[in-house]
Amino acid sequence: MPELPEVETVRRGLEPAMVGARFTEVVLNRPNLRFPFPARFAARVKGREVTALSRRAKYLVAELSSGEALIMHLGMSGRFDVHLPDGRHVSPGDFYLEGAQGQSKHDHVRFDLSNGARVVYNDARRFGFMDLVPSADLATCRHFAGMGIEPLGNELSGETIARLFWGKRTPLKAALLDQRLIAGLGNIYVCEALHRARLHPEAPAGTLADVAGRPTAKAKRLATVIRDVLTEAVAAGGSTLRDYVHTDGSAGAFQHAFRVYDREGLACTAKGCRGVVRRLVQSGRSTFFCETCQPG
DNA sequence: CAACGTACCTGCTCGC
DNA sequence: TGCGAGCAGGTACGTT
Repeated sequence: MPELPEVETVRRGLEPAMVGARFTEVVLNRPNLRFPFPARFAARVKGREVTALSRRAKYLVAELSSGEALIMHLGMSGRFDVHLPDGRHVSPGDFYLEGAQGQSKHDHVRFDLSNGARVVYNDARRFGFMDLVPSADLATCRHFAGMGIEPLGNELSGETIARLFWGKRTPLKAALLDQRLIAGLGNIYVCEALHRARLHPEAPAGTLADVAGRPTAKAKRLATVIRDVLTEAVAAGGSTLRDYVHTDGSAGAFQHAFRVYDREGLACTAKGCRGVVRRLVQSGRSTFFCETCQPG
């Protein structure tokens, strides 16, 4: 699930364990995740220091002292378990527990660090992947070339949304999920943002711009609520789904703030709205929305 | 080119 | 209790 807030939560959890430390051991338990690991993966990582850990959209980027960057994507079910030298164990942003915290069946990569921390990548569905690219080529590498704007960055505005969506007849839901336009939103936060902006998920994306490509009030509203919902979710430590059991108080809590996602049949929570949350399927994925307060 | 659908995986939940 | 169908946060690639 990990969408931007969850990935940012993971980044913040990994940062103290990784940045400034050197990899003393790197072990792959299989040759691939969704894609094969790059050639000599372990050898290229081992012995390097992590000089920075950043995030681009839903990707984590660890800058290595070798001049390469380790790119990591969590797919749908990826997580990192961090074992600290004092015996503590945390799974930052542990959004996919399914009652299996500590479950090691799908441990695919083990990173041991010079500070005594052990970081283990676990991914039941193996939709995640890792890659190594020269840091100098990050902007143009296949993962990031053509990627859209960062929704928590300065670029997001009504003007930008209008320019990106201008003339598009594709549904708003699909346009917001298109990582080439805005990068980092996923199914949950798109549903939540559309609800907050009172926009119908099937409305054509182009309705957020006038004939000249200037933003309508809807575009400005959408830009504002995208920033709001992501900021709130990051502050809450992201969302934790499935059978989350609170253990250390550090994992995500934003799922309690969902207004429409996974709430089919429940009353709309918008102030004064008497509508009911509906579910529809768009490009094969569930959309949750209130047809009463999201007219278009 | 844009806009779809499909594929990639495992595991959980639901209805029978 | 078992079993199949349907569903799940992701992206890449094929076909229209």
